[in-house]
Amino acid sequence: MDMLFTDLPLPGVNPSSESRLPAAVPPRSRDGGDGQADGTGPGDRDDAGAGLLDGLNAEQREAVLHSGPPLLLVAGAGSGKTRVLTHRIAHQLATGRVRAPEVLAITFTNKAAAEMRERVEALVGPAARAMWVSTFHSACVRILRREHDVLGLRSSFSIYDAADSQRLLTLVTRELGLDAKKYPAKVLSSRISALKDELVDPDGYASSSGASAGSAHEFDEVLSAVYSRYQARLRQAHALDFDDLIMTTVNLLQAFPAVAEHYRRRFRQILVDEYQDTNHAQYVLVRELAGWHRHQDGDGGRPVPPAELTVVGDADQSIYAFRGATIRNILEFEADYPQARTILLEQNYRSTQTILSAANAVISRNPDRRPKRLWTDAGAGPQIVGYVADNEHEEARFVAEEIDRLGDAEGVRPGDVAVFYRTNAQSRALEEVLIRVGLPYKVVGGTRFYERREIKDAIAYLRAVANPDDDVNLRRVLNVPKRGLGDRSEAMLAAFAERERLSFGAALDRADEAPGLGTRALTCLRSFGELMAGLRELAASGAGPAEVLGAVLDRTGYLAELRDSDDPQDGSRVDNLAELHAVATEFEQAEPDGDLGDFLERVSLVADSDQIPADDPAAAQDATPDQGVVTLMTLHTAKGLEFPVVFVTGWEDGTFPHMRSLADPQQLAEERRLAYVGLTRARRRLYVSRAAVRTAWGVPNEFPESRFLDDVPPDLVDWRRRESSMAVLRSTGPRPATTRRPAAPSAGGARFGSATPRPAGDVPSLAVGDKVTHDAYGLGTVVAVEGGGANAVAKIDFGADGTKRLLLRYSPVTKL
DNA sequence: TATATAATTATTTTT
DNA sequence: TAATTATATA
Repeated sequence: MDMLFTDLPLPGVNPSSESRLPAAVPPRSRDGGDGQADGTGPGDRDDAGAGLLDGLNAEQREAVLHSGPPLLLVAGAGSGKTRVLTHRIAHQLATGRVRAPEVLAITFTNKAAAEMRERVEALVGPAARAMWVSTFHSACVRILRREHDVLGLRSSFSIYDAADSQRLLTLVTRELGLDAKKYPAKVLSSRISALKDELVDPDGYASSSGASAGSAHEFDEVLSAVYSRYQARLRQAHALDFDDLIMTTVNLLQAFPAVAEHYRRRFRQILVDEYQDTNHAQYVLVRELAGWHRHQDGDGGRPVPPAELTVVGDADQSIYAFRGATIRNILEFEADYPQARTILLEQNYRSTQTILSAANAVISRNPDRRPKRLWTDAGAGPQIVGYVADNEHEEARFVAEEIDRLGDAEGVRPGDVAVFYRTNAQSRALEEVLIRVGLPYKVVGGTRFYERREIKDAIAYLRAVANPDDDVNLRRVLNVPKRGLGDRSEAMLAAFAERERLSFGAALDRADEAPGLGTRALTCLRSFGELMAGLRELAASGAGPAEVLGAVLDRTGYLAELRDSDDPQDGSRVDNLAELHAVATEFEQAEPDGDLGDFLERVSLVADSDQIPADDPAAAQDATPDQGVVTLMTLHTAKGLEFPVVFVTGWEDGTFPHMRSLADPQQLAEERRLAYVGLTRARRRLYVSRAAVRTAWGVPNEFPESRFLDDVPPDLVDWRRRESSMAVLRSTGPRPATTRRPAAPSAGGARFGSATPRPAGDVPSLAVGDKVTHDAYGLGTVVAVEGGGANAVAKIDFGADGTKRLLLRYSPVTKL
């Protein structure tokens, strides 16, 4: 988690892309390239972009050359989609059909955006920096910050993540006197999110839900009231939640024709990646920006001709329907845009035929699917390897041993390997084994950096500094660290704010007028108010984000409290805050003009996938080649990536497909697409494994084989182990079902292959607070000890490497 | 108001 | 199991 921003698109110098330039630029650019350097040259020679077609197949070429009506690119996994997109942009720039500032390319992740920008830049030079390449959300933030005054928003508006908005919803339900059990913030939040995805505002919902009747009626009524109030509170706090970013931008474009026209004039070439994952709001946003329907309707006035629109997607890789994405957008693209052209990319350049055949077999079982078959001329390649383990620890051991073996036998580097699973909780067993075996790894996602308490606290301070009306964040830090302002004081001030129609922050400044507050509380409130005012002054004086953050941590006493604490966890909190500070410093250097608001914007929009370790090709040529690390992530995060060696684990009915999807055919179809996504990530070697018994919530459960695995043609799979010990026992002789007996630890120990257990007497006896060293992690502090003797497990905090639970018998841990 | 202890509840997937 | 949250008590 060291370099959070290295993959983000930073305008300005980008040394790594420069260094790759010579190799990546095709020979043609010697004469044609200079003309486009500023992106304004006419460059209308027919051959200007000819080199950009080299090495493309017929369909890819067609897609690059297409011009005019909207283009739907149905791009199967590994079909060179990014290549086509980047070459298409480059070709249009090279032939002068469009200038760089007129390009808007929308991707799903910051990482994908950075990659696209870099690749276009490698093709056409620095002019590419003038393009807008970003995610839906950051594009919207950019527009909203530019147009904030038309909306009555302050430019430093806050962006609320899911946790923030649930916090606000809790406040709202409390204010409305609702039963929090009956109306959990989580449920309300997801319902409201779904409404916003459909562009239904509170008034719209009030009028439509009023008509409904029956048992759901009461809930709808409540939801409607909550939604209205929630939205009012957001507005008052100058805050937008994630879904608002899209919805508000759509509203902006629809309500202010002049603004819409400005962006329509600006963006002449719009490209949307991962179109199958767009929801209705995003669909409308694209339509508004491109201006196609306006054009057809005959808007009157002087209509801006519609922009060129290119959307790329693969219905088989739609895995975000649960979040409001509708395949409809891609399936009916042609209906929505009758002039549209569709091009299919079916040739795969990533995987072996064996891998593709397996993936095709699994996905072809989905109903209502447009037939599509990936093929390759890369040859069959090695068989898929299958493994049935007795439990998740055994499964993990198999994975680790196999990675180790591949390294010895074929020189596979850890960085070439990825392990996928359905849910984040599954990473645990894998991590334990990887630590023990000493393989370097990185878990992408899970408990995220920006969701850690100390980070959220620090950011909450910054947000409250940047936006004095941000109630949620101000109230979050009101008594953090403890300064004698409890629930009562908060409630009193909140009531006062409510009565005076003030934000909480404004009420704080007038705390003296608030009734019901004791002198003690009043003193504390005053000094808190002064603290915030001082911080705001600092920010206004032109101090950068890092300096403001430093002041926050200092002046609030937050850091001091953590340092004085005897809870060893607080030590790593200090480290995390130091890292946040480093991130802010890095930001200041990369963007000297960026203010606190810019920093917060950046920080609010980072995603898991932005933290995938970059495989640096430059490092591979060094004398000491970088071995990279094994990447662990969920199947969802894996989308869009590829690895030479892929392990897809947990093929059990109940794990994958997930328990909650088994009953619903639609959800099951989505799980199947997820399987398809997972399988098609592999370039050369693919492993599938399952555990007969998996422990969830501390309860071991037996799971049957995944139905998806059943669809893979048997001849493609080399089963290293076909049945669990349990199944063998059962088939040899019927006996009283002693199911769910977790494997005895002693038996498990013997099977843990390469790692040699220490004799019982050698297990170090540790106590909380002891300092230890670990062969792989270095220095650590014991946080907790469970069990004793041979089975003692210690929880050890290794600072930057995180806190690990280690079975001492197997861990290279030495007491200091 | 702050802390310790008990109780509960959660594991899909995320921009 | 473990992590968060409610409740009682100082």
